[in-house]
Amino acid sequence: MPKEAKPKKEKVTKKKDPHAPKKALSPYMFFTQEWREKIKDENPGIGFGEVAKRLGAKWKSMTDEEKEPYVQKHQADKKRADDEKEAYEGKSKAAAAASGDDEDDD
DNA sequence: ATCATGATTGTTTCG
DNA sequence: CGAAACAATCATGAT
Repeated sequence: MPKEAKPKKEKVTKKKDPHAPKKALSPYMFFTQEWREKIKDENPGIGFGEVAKRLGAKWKSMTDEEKEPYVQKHQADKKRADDEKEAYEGKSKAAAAASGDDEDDD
């Protein structure tokens, strides 16, 4: 078994949906945004890999309570993503119900 | 309904 | 400008 090829990247949005309803950010994303400054502040002179590791290590070191604020944001973002999806699938439905409307098209 | 996978998200530094 | 480690998430598809 072959090891599944390791996707260097995320694959260029290889999806079958027309408007991928991207989802919400991960708490880690919010966590990094706040910590990235601190990491560099406590680890001045380190490179990319180091900072990433410190963040990950710290993140795991935190408990849900610490992540709480970050998770909260994630939930907020989730709502945002929810809207995307709503528009994404909802739009298709609307188009069908609208019977004859054109949205736009390129 | 539940499992599994895929797709997505943001950060860092450096040439 | 993009690349990879770092972690999470969660929505959809498949069964």
